[in-house]
Amino acid sequence: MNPKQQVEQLAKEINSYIPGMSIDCVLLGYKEGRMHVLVLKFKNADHWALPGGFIKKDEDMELAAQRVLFSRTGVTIPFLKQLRAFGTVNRRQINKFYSPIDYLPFPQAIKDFFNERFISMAYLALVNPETFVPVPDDFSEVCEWHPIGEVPYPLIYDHADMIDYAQQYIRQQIKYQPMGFSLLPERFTMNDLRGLYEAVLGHELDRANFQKKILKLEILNRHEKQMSGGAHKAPYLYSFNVEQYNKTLEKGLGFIS
Amino acid sequence: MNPKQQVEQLAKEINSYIPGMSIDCVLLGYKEGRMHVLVLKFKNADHWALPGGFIKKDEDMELAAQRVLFSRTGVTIPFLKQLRAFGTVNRRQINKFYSPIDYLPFPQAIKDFFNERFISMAYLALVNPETFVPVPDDFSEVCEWHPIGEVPYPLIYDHADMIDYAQQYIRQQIKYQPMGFSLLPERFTMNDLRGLYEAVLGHELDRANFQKKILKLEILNRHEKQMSGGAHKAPYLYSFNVEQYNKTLEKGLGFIS
DNA sequence: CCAAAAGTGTTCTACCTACACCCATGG
DNA sequence: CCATGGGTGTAGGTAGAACACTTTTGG
Repeated sequence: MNPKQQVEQLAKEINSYIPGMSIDCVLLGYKEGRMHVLVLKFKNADHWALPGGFIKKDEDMELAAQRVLFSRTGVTIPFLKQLRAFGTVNRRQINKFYSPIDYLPFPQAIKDFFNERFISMAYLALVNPETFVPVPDDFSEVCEWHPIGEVPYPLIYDHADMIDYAQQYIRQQIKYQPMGFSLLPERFTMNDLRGLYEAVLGHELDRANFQKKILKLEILNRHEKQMSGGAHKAPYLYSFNVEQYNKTLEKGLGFIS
Repeated sequence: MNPKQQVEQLAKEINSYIPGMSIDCVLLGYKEGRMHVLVLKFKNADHWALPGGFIKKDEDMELAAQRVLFSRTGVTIPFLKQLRAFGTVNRRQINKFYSPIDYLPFPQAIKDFFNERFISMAYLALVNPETFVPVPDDFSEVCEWHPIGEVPYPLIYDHADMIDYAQQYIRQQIKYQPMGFSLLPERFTMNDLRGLYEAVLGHELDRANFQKKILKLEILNRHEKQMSGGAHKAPYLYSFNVEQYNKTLEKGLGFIS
């Protein structure tokens, strides 16, 4: 599609969306020992943004978030949670993005839609970055992972706040929810898992005690040893056992401090 | 205001609200040893609802929730938190409320506004019920407290889900946040506080251990004994110490199971 | 002086932390 | 055979659960 066709397409679609309400997704992945967040860079502008979109009038809000993420990743994300709505009046005045809307001959209907005051629902999604190659949307030229502590500047509007909120959220919740398993490959070593917890919590964990605590939860399958290339004892591989997890969930999970 | 004036007033106001988005408040109070929720009964209909409203186009979402609550209670609620958005397409088909909109000669603008698909942001508010007398809104004839486990039937739409969600939320959060102090009078006995925790958690707590745990948090001021009428040792009165709480918050609160 | 409720102390247990020890592997 | 990293064991400390004991008050 050329830009003109895109605009026509958008003009057609714009009326099928709920006005004044958007969705932004904090998609987090674990890569190279650190937490990363997926961000987009706009065409012809040094502004970055979270993947976002709008809600169709006949579409569940949850599905809208899935659709937004699918169009950037090509995969359906199992771990998807509402974070919170960002609803101050001036939130789009902060780090304002001068979008193509402002200076290109878009139809008035589109300009009106975008210039309304917007409340945005922030979603958190967790994923293993190796499972797909991110693709930019029509307005972006780059779509890539950045370490969560080193996001590019400026992020439009209050998107940096959303990322901060997401980081706070997973830091609290990883103690009670098995988030780790959404971020790792199906099979992983105890070292991988501990590295992830350390990355999320921001501090080191005792190797021996971590292992014991995790194993006591009884939500892992232990598989045969991998034959590693290292000159040392090869570690076990583990995978997440969903049925066991659902059983033990009732008793309540312990937690990792 | 007579009904006709109300309608005219509403017609004027309707355009100042964000369409397609509403706010519903789960206002909880602690009364007679049990948690209660504030609900409204519509005029000429056996339907109940949470206090709700809409967001003005130039109003922060948070303030809209405060405004809704203020108009029912006459007080500003210090404890107010977003719960989550309820955003399925069919949420207003469940326990549908046949409102006056449906059968009275309202202006078309109002009917259109109400008949749109709505996403609702649910808020949680905690309050001591003794601090005000609830007042119904223009469409309601009753506004009163009901025990949270015995809400009247039917609640419109998904309002029962909102209450359930709120109950789950406070059950988890009371372990980490000092919610109790929003629900009690300024001065209270340890018995009062424990009764509240038992009401929220749904099970009894050991008297001696509860006292020690709470006191160890060092967020209470102990005052002189009240002279009770009982034939027994008079209990201390306590009050919540906000400054101490903010200090100890950094270390992280312990929790009450 | 007694009953009732409030406040405090004691014991037992479970778990968490820190660290030591042993094991497997490849060079 | 040894350096490296993985797996497990152990001692000490801390905190929670259960329950006993003491204190205060009005009748």
